[in-house]
Amino acid sequence: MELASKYNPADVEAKWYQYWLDNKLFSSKPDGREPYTIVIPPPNVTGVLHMGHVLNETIQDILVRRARMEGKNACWVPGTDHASIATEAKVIKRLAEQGIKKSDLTREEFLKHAWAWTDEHGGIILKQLRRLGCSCDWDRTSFTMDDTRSKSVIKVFCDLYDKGLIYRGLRMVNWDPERQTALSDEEVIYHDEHSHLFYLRYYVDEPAGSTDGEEPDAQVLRPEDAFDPTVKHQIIHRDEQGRRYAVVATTRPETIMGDIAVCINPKDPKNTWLRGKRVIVPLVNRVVPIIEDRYVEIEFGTGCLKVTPAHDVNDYALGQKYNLEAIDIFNPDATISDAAGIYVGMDRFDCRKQIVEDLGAAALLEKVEDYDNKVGYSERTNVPIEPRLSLQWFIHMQHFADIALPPVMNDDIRFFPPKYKNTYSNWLENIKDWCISRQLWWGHRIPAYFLPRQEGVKEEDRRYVVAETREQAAEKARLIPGYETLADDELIQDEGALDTWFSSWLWPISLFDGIGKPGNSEISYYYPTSDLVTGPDIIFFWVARMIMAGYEYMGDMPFKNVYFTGIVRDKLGRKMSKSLGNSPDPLDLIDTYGADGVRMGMMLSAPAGNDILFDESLCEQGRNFNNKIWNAFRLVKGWTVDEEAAQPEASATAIRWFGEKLTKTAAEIEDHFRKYRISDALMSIYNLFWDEFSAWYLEMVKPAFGKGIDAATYKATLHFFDMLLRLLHPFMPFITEALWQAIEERKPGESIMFQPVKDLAGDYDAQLISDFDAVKGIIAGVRTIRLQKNIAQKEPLTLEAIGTHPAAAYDAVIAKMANLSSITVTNEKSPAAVNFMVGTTEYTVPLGGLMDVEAELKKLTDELAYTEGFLQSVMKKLGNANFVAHAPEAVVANERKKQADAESKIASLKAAIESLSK
RNA sequence: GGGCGAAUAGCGCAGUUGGUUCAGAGCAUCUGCCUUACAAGCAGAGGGUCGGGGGUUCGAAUCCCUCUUCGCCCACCA
Repeated sequence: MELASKYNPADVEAKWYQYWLDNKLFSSKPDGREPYTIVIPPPNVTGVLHMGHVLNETIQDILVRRARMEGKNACWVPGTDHASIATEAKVIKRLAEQGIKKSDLTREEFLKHAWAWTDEHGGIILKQLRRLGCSCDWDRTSFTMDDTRSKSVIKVFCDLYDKGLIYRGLRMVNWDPERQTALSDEEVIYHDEHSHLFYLRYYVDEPAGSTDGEEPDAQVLRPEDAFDPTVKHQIIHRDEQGRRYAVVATTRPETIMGDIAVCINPKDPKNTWLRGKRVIVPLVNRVVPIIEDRYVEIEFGTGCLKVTPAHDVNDYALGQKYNLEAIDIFNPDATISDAAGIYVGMDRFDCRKQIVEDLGAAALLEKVEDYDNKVGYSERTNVPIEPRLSLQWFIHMQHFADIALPPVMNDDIRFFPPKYKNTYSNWLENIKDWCISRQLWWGHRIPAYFLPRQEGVKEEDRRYVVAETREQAAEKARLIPGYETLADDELIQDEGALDTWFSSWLWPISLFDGIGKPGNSEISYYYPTSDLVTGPDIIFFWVARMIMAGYEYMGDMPFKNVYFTGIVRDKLGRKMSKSLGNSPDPLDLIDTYGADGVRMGMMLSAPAGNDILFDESLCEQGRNFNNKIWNAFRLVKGWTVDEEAAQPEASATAIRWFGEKLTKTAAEIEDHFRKYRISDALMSIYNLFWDEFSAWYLEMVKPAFGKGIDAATYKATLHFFDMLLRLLHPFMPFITEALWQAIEERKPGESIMFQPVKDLAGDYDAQLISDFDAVKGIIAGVRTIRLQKNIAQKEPLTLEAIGTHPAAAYDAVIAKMANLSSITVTNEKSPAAVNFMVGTTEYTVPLGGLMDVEAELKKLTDELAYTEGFLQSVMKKLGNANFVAHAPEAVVANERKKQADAESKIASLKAAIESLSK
């Protein structure tokens, strides 16, 4: 292979991904091995890769590749999601550009366009995943609206309906006026908003000058009390003509056309005089009753609440309780409806402006206050949602909460990080029914079929049957008295589609057709899946519901572990978004840094559950690491083997040491993986390769310039390289495959992907490793002296150990690395020598004329002062009788050792100072 | 309003049941090097009262209380 001094990822990545594909190395079939399964969180079918995907898919690929190398039958199933609202919106937008309105099309025509769009854009994101190196079993690629998945959805709907877990009802739902569909509670995002609280005048329907209901003691309204919610006496508003009125505070004056009552709290002293009265809705001039309910907060606004049952969840509840009419003043697109009587056809926000103006002009607006409140927005279209009374399909969720809560709380299913268990339980313990119907065409059409000929029946009372097909529905319908002769096509299918998540929650089952063919060999083998990797933002949308469906349909968990990733932010901590323009295109990054570099950049600072502040310099670091690996390989492959050469002692020692170090680090990495500490695992291997292997090991065994390397050392080095590549492979699949293939001739179809890593970890010689730390200390000591004294590495030095030299066994390595002509143990140290300590052993390097006595003395004196201080603190501890009495023996013994070490160090420092001072 | 989490070096983080070098690694910074694998590099160095205060203990980054500041999730005060 070519040996450019810089690694060029583009060459390598395309070549080896194709190799993996050609040899079907990602494919998985059930066999005798332990399965390891991940189902991809399906991205939107028409979406494109963003940084969040890069993080998420990289983690999954790392886990899958690691499992594969651990000998498991790894299966990563890819697929896409039809994303009904988002996709339908995009299709509508494109149609609009062509001058076509959705309302001009039939359902069939619209779906044709939608499928065309899907075929055109679908799968782009899956292609992009290949650039990233994802080892998905592409033959299994699925789509939430493909045949198998669609049938599963319909079958489950019918089954849940038959079980009584799905119902149809008229409820207050979240309405998206832009897309004109209902949404689930989870699809509403609340934003703080600066708005206004409008105080409106509702005249009492009575003659001017009336006084009934007024208490004798509190007849006079003091102006300063007019809007004080805390006063404990009546507040009576009267205009110049002596007419009394109530004041109602609202943030939504445009809904007064739907007002059907005004509510006060029976315990509110301010408003007792309003009891039993009727008031006139401003501008509308409808006379509505005053009702009383404890729900009203006495201290909010004036304590008077306008009741608009059609447009507020709480008002709806009040309406139900007091049997009030609901006047829906909005059209589905949130313009004012005919029912409002005034402002008909106007947009809701334009109407608000206009009505405030008109109220002011009519002297019906008392005052306006600034007010911060929360407004719900549609997650998909980002327009304010409108609470709206409508007929929808719901799932009874209590049943599902009951089966899904325990396995997470008792860790049958483990969450990483575990703090999300709280979030999970909190939601399940306050579960609300799930609105699953959407007024959309792109999605799974609800398999409910209405009977014809139901004139005079209210919409919510229409009779219907639920069945998987029209034919089956008709059969059911014909059993109903009066419909025995019904033809199939007389049934009218519900126009709505199902919430996208109603298909997603079946994903881990439906991918293996566990709904359609329960107990088939695939579902039996791959289910439950192993790990789920996803963001915490869809813990309710998806994770919780998959757990529910898993237990309902498989009687078992859908996955064993859930790894929650953080949110990818920019380095200023802002969420990445198109509108901010702070989100780099992952493909550009891959072009610049290589897929391996980007993967590593992503993983370098991504501990589970923590948001990651993405910075391109991390990819640069990743690329640099790739380059390091590349160049280490160039070095090793550049050596020529000298069959005659004997193995130098330094090399033999280095090989023994690095073998132990490798074993130890492999064990650490295994532990990190077991705890899903993936960035820690990466950091371990990073240090092992860069510091231990490249900076230490390779320097130790490197032959002298122009010389060959002995065969034994060369073989050992290649072996180490192979093992390192294996450990690196899950993180950086491309470069590791390329280099592994280049280490020696491989058989066709062979790949690093399947090389075992299990045996790498094991017992290791801790003593040897810690001995080597001392060796490194000695070498670093000499290097420091060279740097300080400006002595070139080429110039040999001598080293003296004072008294003892515990690392003597490694002299060959020390001499080579530090370029020493001799290492001796002496009691009489040379004059004019520079001193350093490694542990408790003192070393000196005689420098003769190069010696700067002044500087050396200062260094020694400083160190002596520090050591004496340290000794003092140790003695203080040991002098404490309580410490000696209570602390464990080992701890006390350690303090005594510190004492002895410090004392001996002080002695040798003093001696050194004395000899220098002569 | 309720709940959860966080605060450790310039930055983003690790620190497992309080006690071996526990005050850490990475990046950044500084110094010296184009040494024949790599300047996308090599060798070295500096840098933190572990958010403030109090407590428990022989001993606290670690446990308890409190305050401050941030973040996230949930919730029907219009």
